[in-house]
Amino acid sequence: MGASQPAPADTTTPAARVVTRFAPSPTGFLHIGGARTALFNLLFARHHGGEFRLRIEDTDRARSTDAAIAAILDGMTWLGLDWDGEVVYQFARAARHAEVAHQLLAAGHAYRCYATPAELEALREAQRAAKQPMRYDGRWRDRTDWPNDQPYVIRLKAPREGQVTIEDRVQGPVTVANAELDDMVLLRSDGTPTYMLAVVVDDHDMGVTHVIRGDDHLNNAFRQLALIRAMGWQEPVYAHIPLIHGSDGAKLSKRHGALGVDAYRDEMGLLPEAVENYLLRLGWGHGDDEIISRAQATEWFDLAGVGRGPARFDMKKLESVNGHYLRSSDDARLVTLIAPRLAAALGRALGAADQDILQRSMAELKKRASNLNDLASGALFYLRSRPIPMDDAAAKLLASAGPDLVLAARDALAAAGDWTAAALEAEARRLAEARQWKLGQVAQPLRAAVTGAAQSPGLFDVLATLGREESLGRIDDALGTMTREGATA
RNA sequence: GGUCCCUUCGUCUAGCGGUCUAGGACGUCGCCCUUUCACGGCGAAAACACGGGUUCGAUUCCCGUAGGGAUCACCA
Repeated sequence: MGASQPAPADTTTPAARVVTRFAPSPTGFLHIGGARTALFNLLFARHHGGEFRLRIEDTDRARSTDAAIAAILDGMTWLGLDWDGEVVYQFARAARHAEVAHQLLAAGHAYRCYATPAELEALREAQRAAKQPMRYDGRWRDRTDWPNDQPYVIRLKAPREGQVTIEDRVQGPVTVANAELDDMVLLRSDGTPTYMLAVVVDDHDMGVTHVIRGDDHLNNAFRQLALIRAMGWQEPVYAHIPLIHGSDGAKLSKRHGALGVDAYRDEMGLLPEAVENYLLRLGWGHGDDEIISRAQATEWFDLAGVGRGPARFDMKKLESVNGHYLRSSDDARLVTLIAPRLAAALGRALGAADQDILQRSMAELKKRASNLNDLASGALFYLRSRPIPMDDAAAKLLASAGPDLVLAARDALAAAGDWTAAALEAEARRLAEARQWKLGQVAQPLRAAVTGAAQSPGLFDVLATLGREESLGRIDDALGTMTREGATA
């Protein structure tokens, strides 16, 4: 992975150009909440003609994996969350982070702390017992009697008096007393940077002007600001967006849909533009608009429209949005998308004839599905080889119709001059009228015989698409089964 | 527990002091279309958490209460 080393940006003048960033840690896949955060960052940057950067926060060596990095990049690509420039890998910048920590130390804005982990744990335990807030007490803040050969961490000497207010673009002004914040660790005893240090340094060096992230980071912003001010750097604009919750109102977990976006693609069969549209509307609104294209979103997106309360994830609505995009999607694209699913179900690769049938029936099929799985299973009957399997409802339909009716219907169809939907329907209607049947009485058993199910696209379209030979063959198969069973019964 | 944040139909949201008999979407229910299932069309039920203020007037502003959430590491 080629890590880039951006040059430190100008520290005094505010950047005229908007730069946003998405900074996931590669400890898992790109989940749905992260995807939304990335989308908001992208849209905001594009709206302002700025840059959208991607930074992988892989400083936690134990938990970061290459597989996770690949999954995140893959997910972002699938959703069209195209970032600008090189991906920045945080771990590769550790030396720069340490440099800043030592700069702070030299300037007196940070200090060495020799408190041991056990000592700190004891402190926390005492605070917990006394029901005091758990904070580092600053015991090494002003000491200079440093023991030799002892490991130490570098802590920020944060202001203890006064308060800090962040003018958050989503949450509004948020104020916290400095007494609430303790002196955070910047550099660990092994010399590696902490997340707090790394984020601030990287955001600065990358020229990030707007930090748009989940509001689980709102508290962190105050500590990061202290660091930024200690360095005398330009403060970014903050926008903390509410997290996405599960249908039960609790934080989104694996139970509810905090799956990788690859699951939405592969397992649920959703279209990327549908996921994007749904995510956009989750926590953001633009009047009564529901279906919003990327171009439109880029034009309309603003931070002011982001809601301040957490939104619940609703799979039903996502499916509905997906159904919309499915219906307006190009038929050839859909054929390509369901081909692997069909091949797996059929146990064979699809041929040109299969593709042709799918292409011709797609316009009708896609109206009956809200995801690619349903679209594929709805298309399967077209490609099955005789005799096709019959589901319970179809079998019941045929049984109650009886062989005489089916045979009469078969003969009526066979008599059609042209094997077209219109001609076939005319024959069926003529038969029904002659026998005083409703059209459904003829159509339903035929549907069962030809599709193996009680529901399908319009019967006469199906017959026309399947062709004369295949259609009559399937009806004969059903007839054969019926008479055989009738004989044994 | 400390700190911080949030609160309009079941859900996502519109609303930014009078336009609200609170609008749209998903879901639910009913009707229409119809050979089935869908799609599509029409319609219905469904919300301003509660209590105080401010104001001539609060869904909109302020304060409490309740409920929900986030965060308190040498993790990110």
